[in-house]
Amino acid sequence: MSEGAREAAVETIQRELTAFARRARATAARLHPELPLVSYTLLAHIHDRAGCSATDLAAHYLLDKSTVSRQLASLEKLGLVERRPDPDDHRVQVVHPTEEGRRVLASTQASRHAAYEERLRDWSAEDLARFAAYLVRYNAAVTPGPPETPRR
Amino acid sequence: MSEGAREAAVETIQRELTAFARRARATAARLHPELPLVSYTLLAHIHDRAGCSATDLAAHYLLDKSTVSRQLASLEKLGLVERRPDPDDHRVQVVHPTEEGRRVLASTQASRHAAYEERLRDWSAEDLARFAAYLVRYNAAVTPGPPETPRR
DNA sequence: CGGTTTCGGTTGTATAGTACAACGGTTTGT
DNA sequence: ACAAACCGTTGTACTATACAACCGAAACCG
Repeated sequence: MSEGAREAAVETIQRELTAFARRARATAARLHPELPLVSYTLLAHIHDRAGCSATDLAAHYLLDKSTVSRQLASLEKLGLVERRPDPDDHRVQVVHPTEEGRRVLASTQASRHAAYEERLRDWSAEDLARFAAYLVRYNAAVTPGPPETPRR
Repeated sequence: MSEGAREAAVETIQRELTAFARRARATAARLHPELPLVSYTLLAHIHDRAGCSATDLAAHYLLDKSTVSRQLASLEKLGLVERRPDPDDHRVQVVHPTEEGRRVLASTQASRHAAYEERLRDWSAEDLARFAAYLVRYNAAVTPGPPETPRR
């Protein structure tokens, strides 16, 4: 394979990933109008980590703490998360999903999953596995790294 | 390969693409603070297609035409694109980059390309080609379809 | 033709998401 | 005990976005 081909592949990856990112918001809005993409991702992260601080979220998604603060206020208002002061450190608000939050998250994830299944219907299991592996490998190179709350 | 493996691959694809989309804005802001992601993608598409209409852009990026209209007004104000009425159809504004627009786009693309090269440095040419092909295939299933300006 | 419909685009209005800066309360380190 | 670092909120401003109402041009149809 020529050097030019390598260049071309990088160009294509850049173009396609950018196009995807650009459309993600609109796609998410169609998939689940009731839970915007941002709220969805934050809620999903909170759920995955079974309780975390606002600062964790800000670091993970490269957001300002004020943004996270407002997003959490909004999620709380919707009754999807609870914030409770950490008994060990009164500065920290430990956030975790409510029952309703878990329910909404599950339903949203189901509709997203169905949409992905639909789009990937014609793919062979082998192609899916390879594509997934490539994405994991790609994101691993970009993601801030492992620390992510040194769990005191 | 089991059915469960297929499921797992779809889950992974969904999770990784979502994470990517969620960080794309911040990443783009770091890569080229001077040209926001949205402007960048619109300008790149205008350049690739060597002149296109606002409606083309709206369809390609799933944006409302009003959004595109304002984005183009902003790009025009920055002197990066020109809009000229199509002589064959007075409703259409044909948009294309100015000399300055091409220059800025080239510089932005260079910095983005360098960042991508860096991240993909360890990949073999074969893996890059396969990953690129998967992304193209994936996006093709989502994109509104081939017409994309049926060129009258 | 002539009227209606469709189409491309702009503008008014409203909302979400975001950043930055200033601040208040809490903990930590010296 | 005082200063520094830290967590989070709030004030402010801006960008991106959608939806709806509209204008003018073209296409369609009877």
